[in-house]
Amino acid sequence: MRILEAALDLFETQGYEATTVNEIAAAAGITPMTFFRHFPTKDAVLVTDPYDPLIAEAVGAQPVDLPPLERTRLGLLAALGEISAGEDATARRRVAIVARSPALRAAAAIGTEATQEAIVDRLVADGADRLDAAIAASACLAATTAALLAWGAAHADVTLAGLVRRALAQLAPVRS
Amino acid sequence: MRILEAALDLFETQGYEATTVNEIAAAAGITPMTFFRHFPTKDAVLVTDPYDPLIAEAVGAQPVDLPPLERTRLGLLAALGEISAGEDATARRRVAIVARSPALRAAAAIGTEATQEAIVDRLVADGADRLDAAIAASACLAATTAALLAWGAAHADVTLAGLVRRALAQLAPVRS
DNA sequence: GCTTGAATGTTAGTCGCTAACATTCGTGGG
DNA sequence: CCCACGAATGTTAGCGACTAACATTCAAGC
Repeated sequence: MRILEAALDLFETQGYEATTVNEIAAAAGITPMTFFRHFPTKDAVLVTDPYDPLIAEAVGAQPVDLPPLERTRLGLLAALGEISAGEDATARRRVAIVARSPALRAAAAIGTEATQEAIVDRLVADGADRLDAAIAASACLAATTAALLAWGAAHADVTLAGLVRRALAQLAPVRS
Repeated sequence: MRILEAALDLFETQGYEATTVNEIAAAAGITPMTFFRHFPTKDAVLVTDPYDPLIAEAVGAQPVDLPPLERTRLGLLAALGEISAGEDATARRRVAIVARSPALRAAAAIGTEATQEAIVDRLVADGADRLDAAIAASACLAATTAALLAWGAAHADVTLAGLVRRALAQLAPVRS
């Protein structure tokens, strides 16, 4: 946790790419080597995705006769309640930092690929075509990610759940 | 072009991360330094996006009273003709390599961010809300990217335009 | 008290990438 | 025809992320 605090502080003051893991290690009172024993990469301090199984399950719980995109969309909305509970203070700090760095957004994109894969596997297990499933999952996750990044840059009174609902509403089959 | 050929060959035989730019340079008969004078980064050999203005213009050409997602969707479909003309032989090789490497997919994701930004700017210029525009553009581009990656892994007789049409059809406002 | 295992440190190295400077070489003007 | 100029290439040195092999500390359990 000392590492995480030190890293967050440094990232916020001088930016992500401008701070080296040597600096982080020094600020945390450890060796650079020790940093990598706790985080496999520099970006792992900010990018973590513990929600994949939860989301995949929520998608699978939607009616099977719906098209993949609609199942994914409703599944994400259903999972939203439990996920946005994890909206602690540091979560927003982390998202804000990620939103500012292309390298970090790329790392996050790789992270959401895992989520996409979980969803796709679930959809395919219920008989969906793999490409159709990938299209549906990636579109929904992209919209959600856009909302997430906007949340990181938004004022404190804006809620993540609201933005995500707005994002997924745009993908609803019949729009006003 | 010697560099590009050498890189493509090495990437295909031993994989992207397993081949160093030293190897590429040696295979092309040059110095590592010279490699970076022609390509700013190692991934620049594979990831290039010259279509941004074309796409943004196509999106802008769609009826202004449609919602952002629909404008983007139709714009991408309209631009598809001219883009898939660039389906030369090496394009597919490149996409296939990108599809296999997480690091390259991440680099490509950053590339499509530029496209997304171009689309968003165009939509915002026509009065759309910035977040709504970002959601629409990222969802459409994610679906398109899914199709592109599938194309890279598909048989030779599968056409890119067909896959993209299928991808964007799933985002149509009223589905069967 | 001794041992075991986990956490940490040390050293050295690879790879992507950059900067400062030297070198070759083909082309056009004197 | 020669020289000067600029473009492309090479050389050296270095930074930063990351890894591997090995040594060290240190706390808990037998």
